[in-house]
Amino acid sequence: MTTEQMPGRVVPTLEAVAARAGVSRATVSRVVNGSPKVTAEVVAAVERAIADLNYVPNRAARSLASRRTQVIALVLPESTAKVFADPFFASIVQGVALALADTEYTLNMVISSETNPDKTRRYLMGGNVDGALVVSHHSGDHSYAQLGASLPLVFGGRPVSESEHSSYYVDVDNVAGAQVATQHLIDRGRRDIALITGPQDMPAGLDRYTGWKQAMSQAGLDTSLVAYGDFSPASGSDAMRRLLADGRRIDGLFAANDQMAAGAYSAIHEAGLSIPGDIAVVGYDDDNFGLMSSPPLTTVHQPSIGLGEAMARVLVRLLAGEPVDRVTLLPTELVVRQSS
Amino acid sequence: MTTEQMPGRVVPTLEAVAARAGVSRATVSRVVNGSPKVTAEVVAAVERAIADLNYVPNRAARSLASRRTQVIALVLPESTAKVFADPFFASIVQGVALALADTEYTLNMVISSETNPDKTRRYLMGGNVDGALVVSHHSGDHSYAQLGASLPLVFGGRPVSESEHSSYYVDVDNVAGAQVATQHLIDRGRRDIALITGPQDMPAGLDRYTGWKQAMSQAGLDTSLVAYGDFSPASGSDAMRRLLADGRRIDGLFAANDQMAAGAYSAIHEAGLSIPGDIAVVGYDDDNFGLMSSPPLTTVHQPSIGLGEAMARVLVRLLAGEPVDRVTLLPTELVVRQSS
DNA sequence: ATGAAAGCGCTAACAC
DNA sequence: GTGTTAGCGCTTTCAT
Repeated sequence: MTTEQMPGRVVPTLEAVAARAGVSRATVSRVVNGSPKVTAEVVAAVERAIADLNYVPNRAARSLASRRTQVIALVLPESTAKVFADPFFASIVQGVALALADTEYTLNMVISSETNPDKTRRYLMGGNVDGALVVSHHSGDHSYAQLGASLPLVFGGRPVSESEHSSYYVDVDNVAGAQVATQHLIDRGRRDIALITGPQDMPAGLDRYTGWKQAMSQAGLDTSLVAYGDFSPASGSDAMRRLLADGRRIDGLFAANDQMAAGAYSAIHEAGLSIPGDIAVVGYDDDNFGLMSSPPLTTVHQPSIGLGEAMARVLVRLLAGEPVDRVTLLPTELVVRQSS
Repeated sequence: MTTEQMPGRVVPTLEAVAARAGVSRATVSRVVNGSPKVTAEVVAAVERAIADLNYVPNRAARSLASRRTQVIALVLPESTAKVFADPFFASIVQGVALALADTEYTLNMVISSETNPDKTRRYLMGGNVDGALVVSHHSGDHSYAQLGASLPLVFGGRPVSESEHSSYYVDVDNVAGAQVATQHLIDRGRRDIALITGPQDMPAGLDRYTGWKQAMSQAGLDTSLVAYGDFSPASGSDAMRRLLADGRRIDGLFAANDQMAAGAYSAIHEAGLSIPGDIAVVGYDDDNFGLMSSPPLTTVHQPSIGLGEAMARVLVRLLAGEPVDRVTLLPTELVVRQSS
């Protein structure tokens, strides 16, 4: 069956409200927008009329006249969408949505296709949104940085290129998180602590490497036990196997994310070693992988919902013309379980 | 520091394009909207002008004039947002976003606060969106059903109340999925197959119960080994403990989702029983819980991204006035691993 | 403090 | 096939 289109306007216009309240449209507009210079009585009358008529302002008209859209875009690269399975991204989206729910802004999710990135760029620049949040895993995705000149932009995750240091971004303090994780292993008496890190073109990979190295150096420990993965479980087992194959002594492992830690688990067990008996393991992300593994994984918890919220809030403040720090770093928290 | 507001319009108007192409605004509009009755040459000229000027249509103006918003809302109840951790929801969002990326529609994520549901209702009815997708876990959330009369609506998940049978919905075929899962256990030679199901005010809980019962009945098996959970891991262990405490023989278990199956694992192991040796287990959802558990969980895979895509497509077709089935059921697939 | 009036950029009859 | 002409519903000077 087919659907008939909706009948004319279901909702009354501002004009109807004005008529009912016995004032001009301009006044109704003022009341709706909370202008201070309207008599209390008039405000009351207008508000009653609004309630009686069940009036809802038309966004399109408002936007056209005011040249503001009240729309904030959340841009996710398609590749990110594919790894949407990563609960981290899901939480960011959730955080953004939650933070925006309390504002006048509407959340517009945009999946920017890799095949046609210009489409997204043009959409963003076409005056269709007041600002955008860009979340990405890979450095390349900061190709949007240029847009920052003409459209308020807030990035999730530190830009890789320092030339982008002029942009606003919110990030979890990866260096500190990795530092604390590694220090925890050191405090537990481990000395030969290996690192499985992520791609070095990704800030998360880089920064966690840095944190590990800082902690190790400060403790006067060797920083050469390093293997690289791509944040996937499979790459974690591979990396661990390579580490073990080297034949060097290892009694601790810091994996730059839980998925790789989970992968490392298999390799460690394969080798007939125990966790944490032979090798104490700490991961990063606090996702399900770590929760469900046995032994449960000690890991670094990231405020992922908080990250989304913070991004949204920074942008909203930016749009309001309020002063905002270009960099917002969110603290992490070590969650100690049985693997260390 | 504060941010200066953007300078005037960065993007040219349709009028500028018209001038440059030497035609009227109406013609440019026709070209932009793909009207068939424009000479090929004129189309070419206009398109060149558009490209030269880097013109992007203004959504607000277009929407105001056409009385269409080109916006589709994706409504998530706040409680759902909290269980956003559930990868299933994340995937639905992803599917919707992907499906909509190919259309002219824009995705507007709305988190409807439970404390003020009218805000969402008013927003939806205020002519701000062309249609809405409503995804919910709980039956009560179909409180939006009434809106279906005035706004094209597509639900994710079967409505609980049959009085809502007039609405459009897309769902995974839970009954069939549970049936197949249970039949699999039967085929493996299990006879005393318990069920841990979800709340019976949720279609997923209800339908999976139904599927299990159907399979059991058809095989002439007893259908009284039932415990209820709330889809959380904790409720799964509790339910399993209750089941085992009953003292009745159990050699198979169908859990209505993987999280509860994971919970059941602990209870089974606690009791000193083995999986699948003593009890073969099948879950439902195919999420990380099942993947990472040991032994890896046999489960029912749901096309969650597909569900989101299907919802979006149904709505788009609805909006286009094309005929659409009120009910769209998506097939599931049994993923056999080592737990059965 | 309030009203009148001029658009915002586009679409949709209606003419030609 | 193309141009003309009204608006869409709201905000925003500018008067008063």
